Amino acid sequence: MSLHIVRVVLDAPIDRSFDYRYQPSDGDEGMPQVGQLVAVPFGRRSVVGLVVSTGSSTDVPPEKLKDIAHCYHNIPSFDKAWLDLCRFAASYYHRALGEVALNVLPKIIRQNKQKSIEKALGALDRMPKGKTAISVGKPVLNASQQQAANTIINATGFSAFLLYGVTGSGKTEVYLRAVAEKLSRSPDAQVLLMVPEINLTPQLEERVHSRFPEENIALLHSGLSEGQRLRNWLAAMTGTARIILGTRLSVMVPAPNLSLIVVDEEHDPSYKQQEGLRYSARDLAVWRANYLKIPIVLGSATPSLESWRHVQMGRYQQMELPERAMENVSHPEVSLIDTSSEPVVDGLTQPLVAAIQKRLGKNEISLLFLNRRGFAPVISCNACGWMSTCHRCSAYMVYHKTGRLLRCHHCGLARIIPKCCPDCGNLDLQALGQGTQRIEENIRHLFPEARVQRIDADSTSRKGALQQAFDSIYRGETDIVIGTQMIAKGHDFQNLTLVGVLDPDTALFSHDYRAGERLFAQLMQVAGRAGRNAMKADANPAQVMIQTRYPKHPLYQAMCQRRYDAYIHELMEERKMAGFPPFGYQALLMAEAKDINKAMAFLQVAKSLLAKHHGITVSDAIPMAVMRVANVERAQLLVESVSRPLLQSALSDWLPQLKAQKTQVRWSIEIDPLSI
DNA sequence: AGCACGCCGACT
DNA sequence: GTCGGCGTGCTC
Repeated sequence: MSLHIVRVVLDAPIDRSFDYRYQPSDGDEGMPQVGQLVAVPFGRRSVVGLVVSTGSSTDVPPEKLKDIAHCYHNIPSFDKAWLDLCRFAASYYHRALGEVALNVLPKIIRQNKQKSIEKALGALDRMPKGKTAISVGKPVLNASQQQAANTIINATGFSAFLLYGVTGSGKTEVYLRAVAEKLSRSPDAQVLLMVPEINLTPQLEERVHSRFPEENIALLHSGLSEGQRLRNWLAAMTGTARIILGTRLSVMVPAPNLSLIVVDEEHDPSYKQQEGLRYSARDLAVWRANYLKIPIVLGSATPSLESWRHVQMGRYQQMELPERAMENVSHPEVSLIDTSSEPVVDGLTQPLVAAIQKRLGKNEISLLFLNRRGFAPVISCNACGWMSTCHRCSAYMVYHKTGRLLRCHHCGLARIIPKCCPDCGNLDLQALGQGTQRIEENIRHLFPEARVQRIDADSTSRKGALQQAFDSIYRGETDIVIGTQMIAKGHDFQNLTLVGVLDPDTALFSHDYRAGERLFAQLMQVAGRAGRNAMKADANPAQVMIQTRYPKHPLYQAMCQRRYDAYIHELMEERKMAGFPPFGYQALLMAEAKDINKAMAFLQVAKSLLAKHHGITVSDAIPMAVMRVANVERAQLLVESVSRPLLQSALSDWLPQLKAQKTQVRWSIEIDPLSI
C-alpha cells in the first residue's frame, strides 16, 4: 500500500518544506490538495501549514514522519497564481516561502480559529454576489480621459500604463470608468484598486460604493478589525467581492478572476512596507499583472523615477491628462519669494504676510506648510556654542515649548529643557530656527484676531483630534492653518486660496537622494489643497507662495509650471551619473547588536564573502547615525549592481553563507531600499 | 520563529 | 546544593 505524502511550508524563517503523512479516515474529505491549509504537529506544538505539493514517497525516515492533524476543507484552496505570487515575493525578497505565504493571511486563519472562520463563511453565503455591474451617475469624461480609459479597456494581455496628471486632472474618473467596463464585460471579473495608506478615506470608499451600488467591495487596510479583515479577504478569495479596494497589503490578497489592477499615486512611499517583509506593493502589483496577463494602471502627478524609466524603455505606456482639460477646476498660481532679497522675520517674509492679510480681509483660508514640528529644531548656548544633541542618536533634540521639553524625533527620548548650558553654565540659551509651534505663536502675534489651527503629530496625538481640526476648517471656523505634511494629502478645503511654503530648502541638500522627488511630490500635494473648490465666478485663482533662497533651482522652476517632467529629467541625469536607481539596483544588509563593534565585524566578514562576485559593488560598513531603540546599535552595508539578475544571484549565493555564520548579531536584508 | 537541551553563576 | 541565564540546534 502506497504512502500519501503531503509537502508543507510553515510560518518560520526556514527555507524548506516539511513532509507529512496523510492517513485517510472515515468522514474526511480526502487527500489535502496543493494550496490547502492544514494543521500539523511541528516540534512540540501544532501549527498551520500550506500544502505545496503531494506525492507518494519521501526521503524522510519513517520514524520522523508525522501525520497531518487536520485539513481545512472549509477554506477554499489557494490557486496556483497566488502561490506563484508568494513564491516570487519570497525569492525576490529572499525570504522563506512559508514565511511570506502564511504571514499575509488574516490572523484568524493563521491562528486557526475555526469558530470565527465558520462564522465569516456563513456571512459570506448570505452576501449577494455582484453580477449586474451597474455603474451609476457616470460623469462625462473629457477627450483625454476618454482616450485613456479606452486604451486601458481595450488592452489585451499584460499592459502597464502610467497615467500622468496633476491633482484635479481627473485620474480617478479614468480608473472608475475602466473598472466599470471590466466588471460589465465579464460576470466574474474582479478588479484591485490600490491607494496609499492615507488616501483610503471613508469618502473614497463612499465614492466607489455609490458608483457601484450593486457590488460587494472588499476593503482591505490595516485599520480593519481581524473579523472584518477575514470576511473581506474571503469575499475577495471566493470572488464574492468583485472590487477590492485597499492599501499595500491588498496586493497579496487571492483573487481568482483578477482582470485589472490600479495603483493610485504609484510613487507614494507607503507602498513600501518598512518592517518585516519589506516588499514594494507597487512592484508586486506589476509582477502580478504581468503574470496574469492583465492591464495595470499606475497613476501619479509625480511618478517614481522607476516607472518613468520603464516608460522611456518602452515597457510602460504613458498617458497624460492635461489639467486644462478639466472644466470647473481652477489651478493655483505658484510663485517664489526669494529669501536672499526678502528678509525672513520669524520664519515669514513680508509678501507672504501681506498675502495672508489679504485673505483674512476676504474671509478666505490660508495654509502654511512647514515640515518641522516642535517650537525650534535646536537650542544652542550663546557663550560656548553647545547644541541640544541627543546622546542616543546623532540628531538634534527639538525644543517643544509645551511642557518645556527637548525631544528627539528619532528615538523619542525626552528631557526637561536645561535652565542653563550643561557645558558652561551660561544662562543665555537660544532657540534656533522655526517649528510649527513657533510659527503658530508668530502668526497669533501678527494676526491676533485670526482663528489659527495647527495640525501636526503633536497637536493631533489625541484620538479624534485630527478629525476635529479638519471639521473646524470645513465649518469655516478657521482662518489660518499651520501644518506639517499631515495636511498635504486627502483633504480638500473649501475656500482655501493661499498656500505658503516655509523653508523647504533643507530637502535640496539632504543626504537622501530621493529627497528632491519627495519634496516635489509634497509641494504638488499641498498646492493641490488650494482652490479645488473655490469656484466662485469672480474668484481669483488660488496662490501658492514658496519662500526659498534658491529660486533658480530646477525643482522650484518646475514647480512654478506645476510640471514634474521639467524636473524629472534633471533627477534622472543625477541618478544616471551616480548609478542609483533606476539605473542601478540595491540591497541593504542591516546588522543589529548591543555592541556596535560586533555589528561592524559581522558586516566586514559579510563584505569579504561578497568580494569574489563580479559586477557587484559593496560599500564599507557604516554605523547608523540614528538608533531606534536604546541599547541596540545598528550598522549597514550597501550592495549595488547595474544588473538586477547579477545582484539577485549574488544575494542567493551570499545570504545562505551569512545564515551559516554563528553570531550574536541580528541581521536582515532589504531589497530595493527607499532610503539608505 | 519557537522550544528544548545544556552547561556555568548567585541564591532559598 | 538548586534556579535560571541565553548560546546552539532541531523541527517532517
